Amino acid sequence: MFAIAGRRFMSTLELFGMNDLTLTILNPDLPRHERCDAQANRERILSAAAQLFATQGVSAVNMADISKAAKVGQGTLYRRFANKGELCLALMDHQMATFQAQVLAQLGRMTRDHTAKLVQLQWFLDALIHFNETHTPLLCEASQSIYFAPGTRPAPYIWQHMTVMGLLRGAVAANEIAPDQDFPMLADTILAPLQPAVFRLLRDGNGYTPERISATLQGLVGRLGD
Amino acid sequence: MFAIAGRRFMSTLELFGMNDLTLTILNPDLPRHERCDAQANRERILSAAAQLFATQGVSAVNMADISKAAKVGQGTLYRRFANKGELCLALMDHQMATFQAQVLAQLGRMTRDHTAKLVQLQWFLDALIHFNETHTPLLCEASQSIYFAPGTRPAPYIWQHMTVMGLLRGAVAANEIAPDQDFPMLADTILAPLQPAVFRLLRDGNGYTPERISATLQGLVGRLGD
DNA sequence: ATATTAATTGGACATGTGTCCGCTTATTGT
DNA sequence: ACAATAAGCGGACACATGTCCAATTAATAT
Repeated sequence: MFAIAGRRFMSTLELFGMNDLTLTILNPDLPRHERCDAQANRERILSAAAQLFATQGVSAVNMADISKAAKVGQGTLYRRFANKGELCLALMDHQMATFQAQVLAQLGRMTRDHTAKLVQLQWFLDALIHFNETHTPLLCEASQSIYFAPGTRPAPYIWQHMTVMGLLRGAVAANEIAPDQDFPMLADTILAPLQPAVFRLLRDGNGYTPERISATLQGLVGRLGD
Repeated sequence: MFAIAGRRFMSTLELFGMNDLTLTILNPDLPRHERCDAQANRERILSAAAQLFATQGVSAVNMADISKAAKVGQGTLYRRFANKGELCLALMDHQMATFQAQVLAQLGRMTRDHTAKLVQLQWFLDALIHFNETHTPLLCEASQSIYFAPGTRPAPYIWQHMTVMGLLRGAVAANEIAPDQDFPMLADTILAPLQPAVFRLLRDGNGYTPERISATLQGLVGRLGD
């Protein structure tokens, strides 16, 4: 378990014996006491946003609407969530944690069953595709509006990348794939079609089904093992 | 040669004997007479924008600045270019046409020299990466602000996709790769890391060099041929 | 309890995007 | 040359995002 920018992440690295890696990324002073009115406001904001998003769609709702519905000033809203994207990420926080827990559990199970690492990777990608499918609007909003300084990456993406990297390294260790490859870059390449905006383009622009996307990606991964 | 939304594209399909395909996509009434004052304004807008972008960077310039520099009203500016993205695409129009011509010529040469289709594809991807590298700011702005209705895709992307598809089908015809694959989806997957926003993430977020991106992508393509 | 302090609040404000519409001007037909 | 007319023009306006800061209020120390 580690934290990036205030969000919790399960570490899949435990599975790969890399637990020693220092993962102290940002935000060392997280649990600084939050004033209770502030906390109440945060919760009102989140539930108001969830409500509005559900009834009118993410893109049709603006920050002013949310602040009005939550009965706080705009300044208060922006103090908590620098933009709509951060708000969306916060709304998904719980579901992301759940998803990560499930992934961790399933990969653990597969490892105990001696399932090949590449197969685990294929399963992970499929799971990720379905997660994307469910949360496309929120994910797109988040990836659009959050600014990333050079050298920085979106918090959820770091976890995905680490997981893919871990599975690839596991595959090397199990002699499933050749070791002389650029694994960080390879992981990013594999994940590229699952970037929210690209995924939406594939789905809505091209009309591909999640199954079709999954099949092609799994085919590519399968080819990694000669 | 065909046109999408007013921009010209060289057809690489000629190389693959698919010239019969009907490519009448949109805009049948393109060369509708443009009033000469309108044309003069369009040119002033484009050169003013190019000037401002060059000196201050794409993201630092806004539409009001451009309209002021071009000495036209904002209404006029928006009449020609619905948003900054379209303006950026228009600015790249010439260079894209040049790039496409070069690609077409080189692929033709390689085909005459009996270069393997997969090698041609690798060359194409490398060329595309360098084109992206050169035009990242304009491409990102364009891909961000242009709205795409479901079933629609960005104009430059269609050409890229067609080219990759053509080369893949060529590779099938030459027995370089297996025929039982989902080629449209595969082409999109290969191109995913080159989507402007993803490419920028790879470059700036992760610090990968264009060469590194190219190498990994070429490695993947190489694996397509067993 | 009360004073002190520091976080929090909320609306006014600054900026950017994109639309609207009355006025102007180039083009076309006579 | 001269209407007639359709296209083009441009600034005011509507709306969204995000910032700022004076006033308020919760937490802490006395």
